[in-house]
Parts: sequence; C-alpha cells; structure tokens
Amino acid sequence: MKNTTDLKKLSIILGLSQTTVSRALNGFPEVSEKTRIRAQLAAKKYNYLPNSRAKRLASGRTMTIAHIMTTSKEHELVNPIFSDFISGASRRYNESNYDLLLSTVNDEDEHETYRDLAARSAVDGVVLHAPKINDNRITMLNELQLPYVVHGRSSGVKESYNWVDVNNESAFFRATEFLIDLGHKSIGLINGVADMDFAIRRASGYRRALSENIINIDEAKIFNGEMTEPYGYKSTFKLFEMENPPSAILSSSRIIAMGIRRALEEKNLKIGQDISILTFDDDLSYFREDGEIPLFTSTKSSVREAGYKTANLLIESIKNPTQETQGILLEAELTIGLSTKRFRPIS
Amino acid sequence: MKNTTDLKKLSIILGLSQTTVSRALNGFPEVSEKTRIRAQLAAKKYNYLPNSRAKRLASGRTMTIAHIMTTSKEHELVNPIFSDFISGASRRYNESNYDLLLSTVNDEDEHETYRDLAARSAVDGVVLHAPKINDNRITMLNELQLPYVVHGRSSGVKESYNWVDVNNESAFFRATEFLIDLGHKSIGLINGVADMDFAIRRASGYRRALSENIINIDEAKIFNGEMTEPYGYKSTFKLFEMENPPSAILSSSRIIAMGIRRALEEKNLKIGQDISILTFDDDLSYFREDGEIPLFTSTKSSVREAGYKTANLLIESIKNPTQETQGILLEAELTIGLSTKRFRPIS
DNA sequence: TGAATAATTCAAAGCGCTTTGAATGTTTTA
DNA sequence: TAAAACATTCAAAGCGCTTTGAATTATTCA
Repeated sequence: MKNTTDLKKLSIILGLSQTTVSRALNGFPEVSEKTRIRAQLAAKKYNYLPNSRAKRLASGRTMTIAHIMTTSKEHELVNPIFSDFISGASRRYNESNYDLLLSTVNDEDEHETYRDLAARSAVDGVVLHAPKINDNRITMLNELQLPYVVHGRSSGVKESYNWVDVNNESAFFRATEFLIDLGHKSIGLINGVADMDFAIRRASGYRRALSENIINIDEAKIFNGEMTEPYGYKSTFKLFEMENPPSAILSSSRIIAMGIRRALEEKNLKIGQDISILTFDDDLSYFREDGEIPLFTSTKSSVREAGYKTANLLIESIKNPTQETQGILLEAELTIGLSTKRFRPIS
Repeated sequence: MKNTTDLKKLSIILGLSQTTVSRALNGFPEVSEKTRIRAQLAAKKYNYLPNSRAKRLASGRTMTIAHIMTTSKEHELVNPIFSDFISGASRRYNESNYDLLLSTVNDEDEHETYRDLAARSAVDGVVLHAPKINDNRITMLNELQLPYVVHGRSSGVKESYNWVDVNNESAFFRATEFLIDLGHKSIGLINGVADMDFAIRRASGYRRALSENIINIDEAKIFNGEMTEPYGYKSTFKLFEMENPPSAILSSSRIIAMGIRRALEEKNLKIGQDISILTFDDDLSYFREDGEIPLFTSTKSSVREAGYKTANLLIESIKNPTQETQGILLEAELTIGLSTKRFRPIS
C-alpha cells in the first residue's frame, strides 16, 4: 500500500473531526484561526492532499476541462498550433487548479466524444477547436448543457455562444491592402481547408481588399488545403505554372510559408526581391526570432495568448453559468519584415 | 438539473438490483445472458454511462495517464514534437478507455507536480518527457511508486525503469558515416540542448563515426541549443564565419533544418550542390511529403509511433505492476533525399 | 423426490471526501 | 448571573459507483 495520508488519519492525528479539518483546509470562515493553522501545518507535515477522486465525487465537480484534438483519418495530421494553444490555456488552468483532459479523436467520432464526456460527467467544460462553417457541434454542446468556449467562430450558426477569435477578416484585409499599396495587383492566396471558418473569413478579407481597390479576383490564384509544408510548396509551383503568375503571395500559416520559400528557392526567385510574401503568423514558439528584422512580413497573433483567454472565459462561464455569452476578438499585428517589397516586374 | 440517467434509476427501470446491472454492463460472468442483453439495451436506450467520478472513487483507479509538458520559463518554448507524440499515445489510450491528463509546468515546478499527482492520487501513471542526463525525476518517480515510462533514456541513472527511445547514437553514427562516405571531412553538428540525453547520444554517435574514420573532431563545429528555426539559422551563419566552414551539416530536427536552409539561401549556397544537409526527422505530420523524393536526407523515426508504444508499455506495466521493467529501442531509417551529394570543394 | 450443486440475484458496506443539521463551548447582554 | 447570541466543533448522511458475502432460484445427481 502506498504511504498516503487521508483525511481520516489526519483528523485523528489532530484530535479533530474530519469536518473541521476539511473546512480548515478549504478556507471556511467558521474555523478558528488557531485550528486552521494547526491543520495546515499537519497537512504539510504529513504530505496530505485530498484524494481527487473522492473530492470530485463529493463536490460534484471534476475541476477538469476537455480539449478535443481532431486528426483527419487519412492524413493523421495534427494541427501544429495545438501545442502552443494548449500551453497558453494550461497557464490559466494552473492558476485555478483545473486539470486539462486531452482527447484525440477522428473527425467522425467527435460528436460521440462530447456526448460521452457529458454522460459520464467527466469534465466541467470543453474547448471547441477548429470550427467549420455551420458547425453543428455548437448546437450539440448547447443541448448537452456542457459549458464551452469556441476557439474561433462559426459563420452561419445563429445560436449565441462563447468564443475567442482572431479578427481574420480584418487581418487579411489589411495584409492585402498592404500589398496593394506596394503596387501588387496579382496576389495569390494559399489558405486553409475551404470549410474552416477561419479560412472563409481570411478569404473574405482578401476579396474585400481586392474589390475595394477595383482589382479583379482570379479564383485560380486561391488555394485551399491542409496547411502543411508540402502544400505550400506545391501550391506555389502551381501559381508559377500559370500564364500570369502573381507578384505576391498571401499565406495562412508559417508552415505554408516554409513551403513557399522552398519552392521559390528552387525557382531561383528571391523573396522580397522577385516576389513578396506575407503570411499569417500564430507566433509559435519555435519560429520566434527576437531582436531582428523578421524574414516574413506577417499579420501576427499569438495563439498561446488565445489559449489563455479561451481558458479564462471558460472558467468564468463555469463559475457563473447564467452570465451572457461573450465573444473576444483579438486583433492581429501587421509586422513588416524582409519578405515584402514594392512591386517590380520580373525582368 | 441535467437529464442524466444513473445506475439507480436504471436498475429500478429494469427491476434489478444495482449490483446486477453494474455486473451486467461490466461483463461479469455470473450474469445470465438474457439479463445482460436487457441491461445493455436499457443502458443504450436511456443513454446511461457510469459517472466517471463515482466509478473512479469506487474502483480505486482513475483510468488517467498524465503527460507533463515543460516550458522553459524564459523562452516559453513548447516542444513541437509534443503534439504528434501525444496524438500517437492518445490512439493507444482510446483503445483502453484511458483519459489523458496534460499538465504544463515550468521546469522548476515539475517535481512538485509529480508529487502532487501522486498525493492526490489523480492518475494511474505518468509519461516522463525529455529526460536529461542523470535525471533525478526518475528517482523521484520510483519513490512515489507511480507507474511511469520515460520517453527517452537518462544516461547515468542506475536504477531500472521503463523506457521507449530512438537509437540516437546509431542514427547519428550512420548519418555521419554516410556523409563521410560521400567524401565529407568537415561536418558541423547543430544539436539540441547540451544536457538533454538525446543530444548527448547523438553527439556521441557523431563523434564515434569521426573517430573511427580518423577524422579530427572540431569542437567549434558542434552547437547546442534549443531547437528553433532561428537557432538553426544563426548556427549556420556561425559555421560559415569560420575559416574552414564545413561541407556538410548534421541537424537534430526538421525545424533546425528550416533555419539552416534559410541561412544558406541568404548565403547563396545551394543545398545538395554546395553543401550537404542531413537532419534527424521526427516525421511530424505537417512536414510529411508523400510520394516524392524528399528534400532532406534524414534519419527518420516517427515520434507518433513512439507515443503509441510508450502508452502501450505504460498500460502494460499498470496492468501488471510486478513485471520487469523494459526498454524499447526504435531504429531510425536513413532516407536519402536531395540534400546530400558527394563532396566537391566550393569553387 | 430430496439433497447437493450450480447459476443468478441481491442488500449492504465501502471508496474518501463535502456538507447538512445538530451539539457544544464561549462571549455578550440585560 | 441567567438568557441570548455567537463561535466553534462534530456526527452522520450523501456523492454514484464497485464489490463482498449472503440469499434466492434453477439444475443436477443419487
């Protein structure tokens, strides 16, 4: 048997009832200060922490939040922003002693996973990741009465819900305008999967900027796909197989931008010189370069920060279940790097 | 109140005792087949799943495994392989209905986190990540009597423990020999942080290959640091500031290799032509390119696979606590890409 | 057919906490 | 100084399951 102290032992040691010891340690006011200190000292001395299984059953709360990470079955692709997001969220959970339950499922099993968590009452809340347009998981979560926050939004969903999102439309609008101001008229867009809400909003910002500047939208220059390095690479090649290749490319992620760079290198095109690149940047920790002029001009928003704020909103809404749903919109920063220059026709 | 069915309700509906219903659903043999089917049907019909809080308390097991992700305080760096590893481990947990508890802590708080998990008896087991040389977390986990598996090994630790690791020494030995066979005699090594066990083993394989081929080891060409893209970039620049820059570079990760590529591009050096690059590759999903000749020659080992096997070993050792500890050594594949060519002096 | 055996089912205890409602001890008030 | 008011502590119930040990029912054997 393991050498653990339980409440019973501790209360015997102290010559107090379990009730009093429990209250002393949980900060209830009706315990005398003398007793409280005595209890706290003994708890430390005997390395007592309440058994979380028992605590959860007795208190009716699990102090656990679930994050559900989906991997598409074919690609087994893991979203690379996930670990940074989680790391931000964790920071918030640690502050309030929540545990984080991470569940990885195939797309098609995701609904069942939510149902399952609710039926087992295994968690106090859920973070919904990577919402699509008209995402019916939101309706489901409303039915399940499980508190949740969406990381992102879902166009087309009429119900209200808690969300934290980057202003994707505005980020890509500004990015596109920035390129237009530099004289670019032919701008490619290498975006995420078509039914992802963020991808739709980004495309929409891009389109709006072109329209407002009376530039024709060439649908062939818009790519949708899973945001891998090879995808960026291949899409760039396709762009340059066209009769009139773009003079600038917008990318939806740093990983894509890596692929773009590899393709351009092979094509002997200099980034910034021959072609401008502007990428969205989630500010992932292992790409972060400090103190220097960054290679890529980008619209940047820390996904770790988003994780923290998402966790915070969820904890708030668990604490206060009746409160109005709210949305938090983060603005991306336009950061000028070396990858964008005034348009010059390739000689 | 939420519309959940509990065991009591279900047993009343069925006109059976809670005991019988519980046993029927948990597959005990002393329940008649007729009763079992009736119970299963009713459970489905009324959407019954046992409350996990209660189940855990009653059964004494949490059916939860903890993974502790550390972020260095200064850099707030998240290990990019983490999400792929987790995704592999999750697949195994799903098979046996384990939950995955993810905890993110600063390096210095990690010990306390383990103690905490043990004292609260919050998990049935732990996966230890990123072991260093002489890692004292192993001793601690042995004391805590908490089942665990190390992802990696720890040189210098004499106690026995369960581990799953890539054969880093052999991978880098082969990689180095491969470059030597191509005629390279000056080979740089851009490695991980110096006290990480994997980095030590990799450096050791590299050294052995040079020694065996009677090539002088130039310590100035060995770099240790956190494996980010900018680190790869900067280290490459340093290599080329030397009087006698290397003709080949070994890299410890794909992310580093990205940085190397960026530096070489700026230097107008062609990968494969002017300089050979060989990188370790964790086969992260978002770098995976299928069907083509890969850019990078690499020693490759899927970290997702390692995650699956680690989880499997942990589950086995929880099931059978008395069993001998075991180590699982994965061999990396040497995959030839475009980034390595026979040595030619730069003209 | 009645005892012995096997197959099912059940009532109740227990997991280790929190929380309710009652009891005791202490101080204040008149 | 007794009653009222307040402060502190306690015994016991309850959270929703699993599991023990006993009870009931069905089957087999002589």
